[in-house]
Formats: sequence, structure tokens, C-alpha cells
Amino acid sequence: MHIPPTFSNPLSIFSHQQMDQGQEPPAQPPPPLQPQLLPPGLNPPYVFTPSLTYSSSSLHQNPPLEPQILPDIDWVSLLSGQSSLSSGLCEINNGPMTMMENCSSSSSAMAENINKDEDQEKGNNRMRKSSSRMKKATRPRFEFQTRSVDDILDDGYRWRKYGQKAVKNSIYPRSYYRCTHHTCSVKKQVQRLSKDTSIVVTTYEGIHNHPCEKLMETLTPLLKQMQFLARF
DNA sequence: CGTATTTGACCAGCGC
DNA sequence: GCGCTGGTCAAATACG
Repeated sequence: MHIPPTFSNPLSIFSHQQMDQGQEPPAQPPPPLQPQLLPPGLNPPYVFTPSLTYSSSSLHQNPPLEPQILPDIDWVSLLSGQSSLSSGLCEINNGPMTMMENCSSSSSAMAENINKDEDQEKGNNRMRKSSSRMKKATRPRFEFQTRSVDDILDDGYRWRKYGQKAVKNSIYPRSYYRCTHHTCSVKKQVQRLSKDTSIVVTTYEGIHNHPCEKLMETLTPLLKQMQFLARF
């Protein structure tokens, strides 16, 4: 599925590492915005600008830190986990393994000793469900605020929707997406702000372990041509 | 017919 | 312990 890109002006980008400790969003209007880097794999109508950062209280239990203007965004590096921002977050998040990891291994060991009658099978299913849920270690998270008529930010990756949920204090539902790449477990959440309905908040969780598909689509013919020419 | 989306149910975590 | 909330699953449905 491909949703045509129609948004402009990502209003902010920041990590939940920052947001989890913060303060109230700024009362003052942000300074004039300057045009910025165009993310790779995105179509020309996009206009990216730097921005103050603030958080949606409907999305996060804790208010964000002081707003800050981030430097130019290297989207490829950021979304593939190579930027200083994302790698920094990885370091922060590489703490002790969550108890879910332990639970999942113990549950599989437990499963060997269980007969396969119906009730126990149901129990195992629950185990697997909760294990996968609990496996959710703290992963790097990035949030983008974009001004857009469409909810979906065309970031060059392919996503499959796996859930939608009404959230408290918001008239708009939150949508849950997973990266469709078979080896990639990156997720994102998309929600429109009720305070400012023109703003869509996209939260990425995890780092892609594969190249941006749209970027590869663009580059592959060029690379082939370069390889062809290199033979002469 | 294969793939993507929708949506109700289930579950864990948290606060009271 | 109970209720609320957010996140995920998976069957049903829609779509190309």
C-alpha cells in the first residue's frame, strides 16, 4: 500500500528519551522556520523545516523537556539508526534486559513439559501473546510532528497497519503500524492532535535493519547504470 | 485469490 | 483487588 505524500512542515522531531523527563510545551509561538533538508525517498512537494520541539500531552504521560531546535535532520541516518541522535539513544537504551526476555525463555522451556490438551494450548497461546508483548524492551523512539491533511507520513518505508485505538483526551484515534520488511520490527504510531487538528504526530519505535525501500528504488537504476559504465 | 485493513477481544501495567 | 488505559492479536472484511 502506498499513500501519496501530501504533508509539509514537520513541526518537530525529538526522542521520547527527552520527552519522558520534560516540562510543559512552550507557550510562545515558535520562531520563523527555515526550509531544510528534503528527506530521501520523498517526493518533491515536501517542505521540511526545523522546529521547536514539544510534546502532545494526549500522547505522553510525561511532559517534554525544554523545547530545542535540532540541527539539520539526516533522515536516512536517523531512520536506519546511524545518526548521532539515534545511536545515542541506543546507548541509553542498552540497559539490562527487560524481564520479558527472561519470561519468554522460561515460557518456552515450560512449554516442553505441557500436554497438548485444549485448555493448555489456550494457555500456551496466552503465554506467547504476553511474551511477545513483554519482550517490548525500551527501544529508541523518535517523534515527528507534521502539518498534513493525511495522517500517513511517507517516509520511504512500507508499513502495515495492525491496530487502531481510541485514546483518552483525544478525539482522534491512534493508529499502529509495523514495518513490512520480514526482518524488521520497527513500529510507528500515528495520531492527529486534537488541539491542532492540522498536526499529525508520528512516533517511530526501533531502528530499521534494512535500507529504505523507496531510496533503493531510486538508487538501483543509477547503480546499475554506473556499474555498466564502469566496465568501459 | 492474495494482501492489506478494520475492529472487537484480550492482556499487562498502573493508579487508586 | 478493581477499573482504566494503551498496545497487540487475529478473525472478518475489503480491496486490487
